[in-house]
Amino acid sequence: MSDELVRALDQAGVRLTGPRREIAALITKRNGHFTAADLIADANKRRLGVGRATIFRLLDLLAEQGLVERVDLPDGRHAYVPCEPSHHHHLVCVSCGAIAEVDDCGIDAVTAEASRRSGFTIESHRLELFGRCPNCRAAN
Amino acid sequence: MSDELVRALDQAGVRLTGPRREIAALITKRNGHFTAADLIADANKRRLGVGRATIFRLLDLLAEQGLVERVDLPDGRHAYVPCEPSHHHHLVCVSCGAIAEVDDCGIDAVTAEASRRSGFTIESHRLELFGRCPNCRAAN
DNA sequence: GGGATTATTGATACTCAGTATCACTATGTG
DNA sequence: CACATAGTGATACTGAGTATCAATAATCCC
Repeated sequence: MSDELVRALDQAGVRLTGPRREIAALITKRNGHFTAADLIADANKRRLGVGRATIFRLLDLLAEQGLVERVDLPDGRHAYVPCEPSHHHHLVCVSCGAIAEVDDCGIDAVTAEASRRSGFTIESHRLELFGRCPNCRAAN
Repeated sequence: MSDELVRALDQAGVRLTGPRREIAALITKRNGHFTAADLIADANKRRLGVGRATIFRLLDLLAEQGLVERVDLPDGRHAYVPCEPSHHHHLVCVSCGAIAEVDDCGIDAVTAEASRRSGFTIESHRLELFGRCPNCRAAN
């Protein structure tokens, strides 16, 4: 179960090293978003001997493959979320950090309209939604 | 003409100091987005004696007032764009850095749909559009 | 205007995320 | 199984942003 990520790395034609497996396991163990610092702390806590640089390198690699995405939290910090590689957007729970993925529910109409009004050609967009997940809402 | 920003600061009940006026002038002189580093470089070039910290402080202040907004460029860097304080989104030209503001052209429908599908309550969102402005498009 | 109060400033030092370097190690291909 | 080379960890570095604090300047009140 853990290693969808490992499988994907394998397919990407990179070496399946020990550190990569360990970090991938840490990522799958977290659910929701996390920061690079979180992973580094996890790794230290378990005394895996992996270096900071390796963690950043793996995050880059996963981001290239679209397996992880960077989001910018409302407070300005960067976080990463594991996700499916198709184009989509994230809904982040501001209370517990849970993530939901939503695909384009009509945003193309919005970009088309913006393009019409401004005269810009739109090449890409980024949409991040922040709110509360059902659990946190229930817990008041 | 320069000082819409200064007027707004005045209204916000903060002191209208020399450094603030100077930095505000630098901001209005640039059009489109800029980074904190850009402003710092501008200030040094003109030998205004303003310190780095003051520039960051003013950017914070302007951001609180909604007169400037932070955007995250596709390459991961942070930039600021001067803007109207109403809620809206930015269209950034990836070629020359020009900015257009667009108000909510139907995005509420998108957030409502995302909310319905995911069960999340949506509190805020961030939409950034990247593309090419008419000038850059014309210039090939 | 003139002085007291207090917000603001600039220098400096610091933190923290992320990157570069480089000698060493481990993977997987032949 | 050996070897070429991708990957690694330690370390040092960069660059954005923040904390601190004594010195300064904007406003308020007269």
